[in-house]
Amino acid sequence: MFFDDLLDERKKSILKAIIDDYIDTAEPLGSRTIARKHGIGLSSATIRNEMADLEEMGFLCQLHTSSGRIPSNLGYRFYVDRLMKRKELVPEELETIRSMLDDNISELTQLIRQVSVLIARITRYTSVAVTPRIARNRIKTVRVIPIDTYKGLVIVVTNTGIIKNNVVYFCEPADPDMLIMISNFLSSRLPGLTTENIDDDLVLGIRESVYIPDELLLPVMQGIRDCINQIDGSEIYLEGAANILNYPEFCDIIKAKDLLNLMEEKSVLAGMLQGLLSSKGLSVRIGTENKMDQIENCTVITATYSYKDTILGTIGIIGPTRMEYSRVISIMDYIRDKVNIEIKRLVGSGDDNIQ
Amino acid sequence: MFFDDLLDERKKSILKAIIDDYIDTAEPLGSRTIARKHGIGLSSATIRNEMADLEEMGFLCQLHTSSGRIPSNLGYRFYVDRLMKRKELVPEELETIRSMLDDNISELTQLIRQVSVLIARITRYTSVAVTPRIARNRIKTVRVIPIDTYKGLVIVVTNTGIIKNNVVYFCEPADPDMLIMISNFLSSRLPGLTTENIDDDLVLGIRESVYIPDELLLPVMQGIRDCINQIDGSEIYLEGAANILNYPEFCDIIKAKDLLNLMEEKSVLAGMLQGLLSSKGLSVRIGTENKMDQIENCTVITATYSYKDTILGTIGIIGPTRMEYSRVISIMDYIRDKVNIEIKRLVGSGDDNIQ
DNA sequence: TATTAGCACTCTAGACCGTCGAGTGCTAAT
DNA sequence: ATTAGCACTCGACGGTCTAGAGTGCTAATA
Repeated sequence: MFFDDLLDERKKSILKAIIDDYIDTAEPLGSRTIARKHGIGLSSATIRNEMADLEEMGFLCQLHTSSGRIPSNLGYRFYVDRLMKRKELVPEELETIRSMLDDNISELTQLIRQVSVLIARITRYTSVAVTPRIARNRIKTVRVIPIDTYKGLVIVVTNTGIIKNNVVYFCEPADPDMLIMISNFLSSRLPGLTTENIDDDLVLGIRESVYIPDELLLPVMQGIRDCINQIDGSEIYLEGAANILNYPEFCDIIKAKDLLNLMEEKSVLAGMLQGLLSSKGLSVRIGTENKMDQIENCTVITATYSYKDTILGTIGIIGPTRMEYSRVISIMDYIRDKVNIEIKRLVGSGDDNIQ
Repeated sequence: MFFDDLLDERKKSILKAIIDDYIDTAEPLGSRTIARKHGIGLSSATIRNEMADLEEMGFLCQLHTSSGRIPSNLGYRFYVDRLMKRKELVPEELETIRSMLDDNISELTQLIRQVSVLIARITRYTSVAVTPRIARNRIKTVRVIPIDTYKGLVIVVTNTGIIKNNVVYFCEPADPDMLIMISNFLSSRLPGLTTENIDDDLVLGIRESVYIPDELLLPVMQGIRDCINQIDGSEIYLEGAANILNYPEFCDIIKAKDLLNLMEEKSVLAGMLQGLLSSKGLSVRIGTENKMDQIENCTVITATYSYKDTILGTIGIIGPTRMEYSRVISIMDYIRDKVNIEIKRLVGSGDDNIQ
């Protein structure tokens, strides 16, 4: 990479010292401070010259003449790609992760929600998690259960382990035996279908092959469709939104409000997580690398979780660009692995593949 | 009430003018401004004297000598109890309520979540909703559904219309027919029981009356118990937390953070809503009437929703003590009625009573 | 030739005024 | 009982000044 040629070792170590320190203190760094605090055997004047170079190359910037330097977005980018060393997780962090994931979690959405809480707590930034909007789910089980004369409960289980239910209303009294008949019929007919297959043609096909009164069949099929819409329409979990107020970059109430408002718009959040959905690795988007204006001073780190090469969703955090990259990236990586293992436990009991 | 004797008409109208204006502007009111803006035919000097009286009686206070007056908590209390006129809902508000509640909502928790969003949007404060922690729920339907060899799905429906499900794991392969047998047995045995009845004695009783292998029965009963815990353990919905930042009383980032942190502690919120659970009327707790320090500058207004005299839960809003009482109280009252009607539609199809 | 000491310069944050205006309480006149 | 008038208080606002941290440049140094 041309980056490597661009900066010699001395520049790199100065840049790293500045960014490390700035991430810690949120204060612009001056040459004298660097010479004093970080054991680089150089005078402040020399460092000053190097800093001028680094600024000219775009890695640093100044808030005003005669202020110290702070990292630019490009600086952070270089830091994340080249300079930063991953920080080992400390025992407390490992213990928190263990205790929060070893609960008896029995369902995918429950797991993701729990992970969202976990990430917010452990990183001290804001976490976002999204279950994916994919039409890859296949129906595994469908049941219809009588509740009372005019009501029934439709349940759909997918191969990805998502369970949804829906109450359906009948305009005529429903014969329980007939409902059980419907349930048995559907549970032999629908499994294996993708969610897209549940359409009007299917209803017509069913009508031809077996007699079910429309007053029952139509509400039930609508109920199934509603379940599926809930499954395909992804859900979003947000945790630790108030955490951003702990960082001085959001001490301005206007900025804080903008960001919090954004966070309450779940649809916008969803779009934000769509990013690169590579199945391996983390996506780190720094400042303006995020397309949205409202988060141009934020970094968004996302990881995908998946089962058998199918991406099931995304977990991520939002924080200031001045983020503890080395700590957070390690944590996200570690938790992503854990989540994938949990998913394997939840979804797969070695029976069917997910494609 | 002694209150009525305490303040003559003139004092009342001055107090009302001050509070109305302060709710609107958030600025302390001076005697001259009152004389000018509100058509009381008195000079500023007279009003000044009255204001001094009102302050001495505790209805007003001053931030410092020679500042205008602002209402005290007692002032707000008197305003809410005696002075305020309810504000009619405007057409836009009615339309918002109609459109957000006429969606095809099929389940109680879904309704409450939707109401929470609605209230936050329409009042522009923060809304909280809680489903109740009551052991009054009775089991209406129980089903066990095979998912695959080692997994089943337990479903519990209560007479209050709550539906929960839980995946259970078997350590031995489960015979689907046996599961159906269990399902049929439990669905004849459990309905009508309260959630407290599901205990070890019950399991022993079942064991005696029918043969079910422990490898199946125990996980299933545990699954039912987990469902019940989810039902009894109330869920909390919070919406519009960022709204508080729109009010100048929270322009101080520290105060805002305190409040937002509080709001993220769902258990604390739950306690906050427990207040008076009278089945009629609203509870309005102003400032220090709330027992918690963190919200001593907030007012919490709560309403309960219920079905056939059984309180099912609480909806509420949190905002500054300088709240638009007349508007918000009308809205809360109106929405509470609407919710109760919706609940009747959801829960009751005229089959069983809830006690 | 690369590094460093020294110096003049820049800019911000904070302390310290003085002024203005809104508001009060009191007194005397109506 | 009400009001006009007056002296007083206090915060908000704007200007000035200073201290301190940091810079860039130049000349001296290893």
